[in-house]
Amino acid sequence: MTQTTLSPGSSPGIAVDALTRVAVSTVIFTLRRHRGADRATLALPLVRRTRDPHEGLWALPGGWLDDAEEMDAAASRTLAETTGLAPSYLEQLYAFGAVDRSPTRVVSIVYWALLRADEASTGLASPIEEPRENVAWFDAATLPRLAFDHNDIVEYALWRLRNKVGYSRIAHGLLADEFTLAELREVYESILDRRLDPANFRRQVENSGTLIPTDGFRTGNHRPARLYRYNREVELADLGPLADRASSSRKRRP
Amino acid sequence: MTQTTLSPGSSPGIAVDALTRVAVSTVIFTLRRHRGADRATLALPLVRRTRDPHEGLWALPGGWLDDAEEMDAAASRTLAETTGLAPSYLEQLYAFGAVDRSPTRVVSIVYWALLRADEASTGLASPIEEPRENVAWFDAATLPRLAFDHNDIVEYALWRLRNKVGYSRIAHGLLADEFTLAELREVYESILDRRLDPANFRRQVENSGTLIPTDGFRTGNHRPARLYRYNREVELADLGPLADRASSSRKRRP
DNA sequence: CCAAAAGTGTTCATGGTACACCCATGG
DNA sequence: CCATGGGTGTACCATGAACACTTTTGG
Repeated sequence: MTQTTLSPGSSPGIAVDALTRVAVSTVIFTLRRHRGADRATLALPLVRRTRDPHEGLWALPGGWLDDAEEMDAAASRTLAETTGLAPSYLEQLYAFGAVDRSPTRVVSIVYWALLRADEASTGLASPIEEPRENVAWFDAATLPRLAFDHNDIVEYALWRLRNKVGYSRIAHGLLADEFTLAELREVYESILDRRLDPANFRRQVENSGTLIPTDGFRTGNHRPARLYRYNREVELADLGPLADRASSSRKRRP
Repeated sequence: MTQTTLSPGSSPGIAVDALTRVAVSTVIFTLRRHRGADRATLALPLVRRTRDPHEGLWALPGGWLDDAEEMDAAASRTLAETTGLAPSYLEQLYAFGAVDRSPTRVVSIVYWALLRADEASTGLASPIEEPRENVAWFDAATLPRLAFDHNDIVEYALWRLRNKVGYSRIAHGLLADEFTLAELREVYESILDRRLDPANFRRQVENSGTLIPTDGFRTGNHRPARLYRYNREVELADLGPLADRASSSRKRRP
């Protein structure tokens, strides 16, 4: 056995048995406030399957990877086609490829994404196009049984989100351009599912150097709260050596 | 455009344009001590390409994903076929799929692995089989130009390794069953590329609860050092909800 | 004026870092 | 006995948690 050369390259001639069905799916979170409730929750859009494997069950938005299509572009495209949404943050989550996760073998490159509060309404129930059939928002914490291994996938995406919110600034991916510290804190509290001390939270985030105070204030029921912007000179998330590729795809926005 | 159903499932009939060449590659690190040098370095095995795309260049060990083969099994298999090595730790790194990374489009599921010092000699230059042509060890810090985007991939694997060594116990994946604290510290110093205070390192790692002191001592030039074993009840790495799958595949060992 | 959220100050525990010091062995 | 690495003790500093307190608005 000395075929030491079948490496990652493509050698025309090996062909058939190396061909695999490759799909791209996206777990896309946004934040939903509930009047009355003391905590906002994470929600994600799902698509109801209308075909054979797991027909009728809800599944992550996604589709097949086109031949000459970048993978993150495929994630954006299939997400737009199925839900009309365009995320503010998109990152590869994991490649799921267990042979028994679908009747015939499918490798799914799964992305996870964040949708800013002001973007969440677009598409899905936009005033222009009528709300889509077979698409609906679900609370991330209380999902029904999903198609394929999609419950596991969402679980993993939630775990990744909770982890990453600790050491990077992705929380901003869920907020509009300007926000109060209370709103930012609400994001953290939702993701981590626990209360944070307002005083300590303020200092920590102020000292991180990622916030720029504006002149504006959010006026409401009580003392007005200063509005902040996100300092774009600091990277949103630490992607390591992959940052170039990822951020270039992130800059593309509708 | 209402094909909202082409999700991750496999719908026999869509077929051809969803088929993609899928390869599996592995970045596998081990530690090399150099007599004279004050620091050990990370090394990885590469395979020289003997075929068309990038013929003559060195590349990561890997191969095509078989139809009914789990992805991590494919990583183990192709690694064994090309280098004869069997890692003590294996984890998915990233899926690389840029359309221009190879003459024809290839999606590479890349794994990264750690080889214990006592395993590194096996296979590659084992006394049983003669040392393999077209396989060689390289210092991870000073690689030549590799085939495809493999330089980027190694860079990313190094970044992940450096990160992960901070919050998990993967460093043990580079050591034999029993080791001294100095040896463990050497691993950390090599990965992080900086000196660590022996006294503080001892306390930190002792308080982490991951080490079990044995009765043995490593006798050498100076005061004998106690040997420790790794506490297998603590997970080697925090993989989140994927831990089950990953650890079950990790338990398979030659 | 009062409730409630914005924002400030202070204290305490914890964990990392720096470094002085003693212990045990081979040569 | 001495150089060298194994191993212990301790002081210091940064960070985060807990919480008392002041400020500013709407009603």
